[in-house]
Order: sequence, then structure tokens, then C-alpha cells
Amino acid sequence: MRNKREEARDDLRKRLIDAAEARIAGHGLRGLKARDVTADAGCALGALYTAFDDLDALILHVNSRTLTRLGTALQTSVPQGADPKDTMAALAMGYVGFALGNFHLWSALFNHRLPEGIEAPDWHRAEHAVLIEQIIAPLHALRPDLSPMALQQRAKTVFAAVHGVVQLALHGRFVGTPHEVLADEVAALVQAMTRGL
Amino acid sequence: MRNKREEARDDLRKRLIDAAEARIAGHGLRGLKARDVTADAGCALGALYTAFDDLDALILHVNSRTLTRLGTALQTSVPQGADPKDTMAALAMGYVGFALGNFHLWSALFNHRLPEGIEAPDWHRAEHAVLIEQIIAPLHALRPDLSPMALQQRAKTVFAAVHGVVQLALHGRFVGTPHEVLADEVAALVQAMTRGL
DNA sequence: ACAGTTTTGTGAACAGTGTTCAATAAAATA
DNA sequence: TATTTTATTGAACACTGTTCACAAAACTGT
Repeated sequence: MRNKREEARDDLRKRLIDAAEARIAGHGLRGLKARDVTADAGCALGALYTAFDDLDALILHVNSRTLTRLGTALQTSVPQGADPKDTMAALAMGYVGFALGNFHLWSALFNHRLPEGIEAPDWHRAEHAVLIEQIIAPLHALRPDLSPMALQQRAKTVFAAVHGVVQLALHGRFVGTPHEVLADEVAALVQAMTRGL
Repeated sequence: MRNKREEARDDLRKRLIDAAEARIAGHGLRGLKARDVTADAGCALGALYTAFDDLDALILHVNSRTLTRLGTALQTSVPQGADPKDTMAALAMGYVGFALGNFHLWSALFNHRLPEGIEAPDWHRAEHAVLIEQIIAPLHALRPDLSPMALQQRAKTVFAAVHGVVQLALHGRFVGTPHEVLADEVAALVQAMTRGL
């Protein structure tokens, strides 16, 4: 049996992450207040700082969960036995669907900024691999001319391009793209980028 | 001769925008504090709220300037007599160059978020047209098949895609793209998206 | 030029943040 | 159980953006 201390500590951390996740999902990153999450988690204000370094660290853990959920969402968005082209298209549509269906959490993932000069810890940076992991194989099939390095890089670029279109469409205060045509535009983009030689 | 009131008021506004622009350029959006800008502008703290509704409105005016500068930067980045394909590539490179050379101001332009439910005023939304204005003509030449509506939409998508790649590369804490290969990847992206039928 | 009116600038006070810390409670250890 | 170590508490702190009664300045009509 585990230490009672560790057990309580992990429970507190989980309650705080749960509360923070719910707050962000409901009110966005700006709606996350230390006093609110600690009240929701049923602990004192100061307890937050025994469980995490600061609010940023808590947000990081929420983003970690979001990345995991996004990873599985992408995985299940590809039909069995789809060819490379359809796989790429399905992944893009899966991404659009996740962003639309988890707007605030998805937004927190990309809009949260650490203080100047502070880098996210390595374990969290590594988690971002899910964003491009599943692109590699179908992209390799479509572009066998690319070297492993270039393939890795192009996968990042494909993701970033799709992400950019989704982001500017959903934060529509700039050049907005109506949601109805978003899927079409993303599809056209992916098609253009995956065309072989 | 103008009203002395209006003159003083406009002067105060200009001083505040200058100070805010300098602060953002030097320390990013997070480094912008009401007490700092008013001190830099040589006025009392409360004076800020006689010139602007709030800090967000001040930031908006800084972003307005940035958009204007970005527009001219894009314009001058296209060589005389370039064909449509080269024009698109030049515009993309111009965008990359501006983002790299004006990191904090460019970042403020896309990372600043108004409070939930508040929309930017129409005059500012309209200013964002510079982001796609110069794409329309060369894109039309390359894709004469697109209807005027679809052309407008595709221009937005092309911009958003390029922007996404640049943003994820420059805020490298996620899947980062080294600066050296950024230009190459953007070029490949633009080439793929502008390929005709 | 002056008195009265309107507008603008001032900076102390306010309300809302994240974070710390001495005191308290709880748990581990001997 | 007694002692030591650790975790939790919530009041206090430092730092935000914003407001507001008051003072200064600018306009207006005579």
C-alpha cells in the first residue's frame, strides 16, 4: 500500500487538474482563477502551490490531458484500410472536429504562453508528438521522395498549415472562414500538400 | 487652426500609442503595463482612460499600426514584373521576414485576445484585409477556375496556412521548425497551394 | 478681459489577480 | 506515545487594470 502522504497528494493534484480542466472547458483560459479552482477542488487557496509550482504548471497538466485525448481522437478518425490520401484527409477532418468540439481546451493548448524566457519541460514538449505522429506514415507513402528528415519536417509543416487555417477560422475576429466552408478549405489544402511528384 | 483640446488629446493618444508600441516591441504583450506606458508617455495613470476605453483599445491601435507596416512590407517584397507564381512566393517570404524582424509586434497582432464576447470594432477588422489583398491577383492568375467568392476564400486559406507554419515555427515550444528551413517549408507550401489545374 | 461652463488630467483609492508564509494540523517515525 | 517531519490553511502581500472626486485647463458668451 502506498504512502498516505503520496496518496493524498496525488488525489489533490487530480482534483485540481479536474477542476482546472472544467473551468477552461467552460470559460476559457482567461476564466481560470486560482481561487475558483481551489474552491472547486475543495481545498484552500495555498494548497494549489503545494501541488504545483504555479498556475502555469497546472495549465500544463490540463494541456497534457488534452493532447492525449486529441491523439486518440485522431487515431479513431481514420477508417480501417484507408489509402494514404484518404488517411491524410481523415486526419485533417479529425483535427477540425476536435477543435470544434473542444474549443476552449484546444485553444488553451495553443494560446497558453509561459512567461518570457521560460520553456515548457521536456516531458510536455515530447507529448506534442501526437500532433504529427500519425501523419508520417501516409505522408511517406505519398511522398517517397522525401528523406526521413525532410519527411519529419514536412509532417510538421502540414500540421502547422492545417492548424493555421483552423485557428484563424475559429478565432474569427480576423479574416474569418465560415465553419461550413472550413472543412472544404482544409481538404483542399491537404490535397494540395499531399499531391505526389 | 484646430481646437487646442483636440490637439492635446490627439497628442496624448499618439504619445500613448508610441509608448505602448515601444513596450510591446521590447518586452512583448505581457510586458505592457498601464503604469509603464503612462510614465513613458509622460502623463498620469488615469489619463490613459481619458484617451482610450481601456488597455485593449490601446493595444488595438498598436496592432493597427503594425498592420499598416505589414501591408507596405508585403508590397515592397514583390519585385517589379514578377509572374504570379513568383509573386506568391515573394509575398510569403515577405511575410516570414516581417514576422522575424518584428517578432513581438507581429505576435501581439495575432495573440491578443479581447474579453469573451467582445468583438473588435469594424474599422479594425477591415484593416486585416491587407493580409490577403495582394494575394488575390496572382492567385486569380494561377487559379482562373475559382469563382470570385472561392478565390477570396482560398486567399484567406493560403494566408492562414502560411501564417500557421510561421507561428508554430517562431513560437517553437511546440513542434518547432528551425529558422533555416522555415523559408524552404513555406515556399514548398505556397508552391503546392498555387499549382494550377 | 473676464466669469461661468465644460472638458480634461490627476493620483489616491478600489477591486481583483497570483503568490507567499507564519501558524496549525496531520502523518510518519522512533 | 512522543518527537520529528511534512502538508494545509487562509490571512497578508505585491502587483494588476480601472474608477472617481477633485483640480486644472480650455472654451464660450458678454
